[in-house]
Amino acid sequence: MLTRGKLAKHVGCNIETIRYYEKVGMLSEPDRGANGYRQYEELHIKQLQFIQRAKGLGFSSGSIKTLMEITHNIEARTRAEVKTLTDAHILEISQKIKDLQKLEKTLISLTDQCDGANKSAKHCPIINSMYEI
Amino acid sequence: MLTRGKLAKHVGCNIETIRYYEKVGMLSEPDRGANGYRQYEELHIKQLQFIQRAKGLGFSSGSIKTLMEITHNIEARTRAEVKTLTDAHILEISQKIKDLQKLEKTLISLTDQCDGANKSAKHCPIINSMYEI
DNA sequence: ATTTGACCCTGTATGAAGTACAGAGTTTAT
DNA sequence: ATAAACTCTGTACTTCATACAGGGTCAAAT
Repeated sequence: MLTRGKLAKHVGCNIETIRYYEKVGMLSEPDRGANGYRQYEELHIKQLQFIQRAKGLGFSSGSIKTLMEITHNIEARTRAEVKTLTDAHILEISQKIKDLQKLEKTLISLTDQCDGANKSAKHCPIINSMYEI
Repeated sequence: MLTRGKLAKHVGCNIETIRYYEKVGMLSEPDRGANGYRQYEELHIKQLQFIQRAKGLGFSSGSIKTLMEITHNIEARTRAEVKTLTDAHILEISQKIKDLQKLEKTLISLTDQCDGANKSAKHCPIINSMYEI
């Protein structure tokens, strides 16, 4: 049983963020003690860690909510639903990977052209490439 | 000479976004006509396209402002500065790619093990593996 | 046992990065 | 001439958090 502050410290997020995630339905509501304090369990730690990971990967709150449903609320879902949702997300993820790889390739080729020497940036290929349509 | 609406249409952004970019100093202030209307020129088209392209490459607004400043005050900056900024971004992107690939792999293993039959997912054996993402 | 400090509760305000809208003036088209 | 379409400004709303204010609670030191 963790309080909100303990949970925040444990996963390394802001204490208010937890309340926010609860408000928008990304984190399931914990039980409350007689004093009204939230009582967090293992489940909430895992949910929060998952959210943090997905956030870091640039997923929207909507997507995270769906992913949360797949991973956490799986009891309430049929296998067909799970498979459909997951397949859609795999597509989304593989597209993101492709986009990022393209981006990475572009940036690497740009820095390769740029020797980083201590000269004026007037003719820097990075800036020039961005000015080009 | 373009009005705000024409510029927005030309570069494919929201008309209000242009005013916003001007407000935060990302887009330089255009001249005004006798009626007070903004009069945009080639420069502003290029600046907007620069912003869009940099955003598309995943640069934050802060980084874009820096890059914009570099181009405005070009003699004071060096290629090394631009290269440093870009290199940091490449690192971030390659980490994102790695994270996404790991997530994709996990999700694929999830669907591979799921027969998609119209049964409850309650006892789906891979719930725990999802938490290891 | 009391007090002090750290913690929790709620609601509300703030920040970034836009987007939308209201009310007023201007240009364009029919 | 008049309506539609556009522009101007300021302000409000959105999302994803983060911060703060005013009040209640817990736990440890005195």
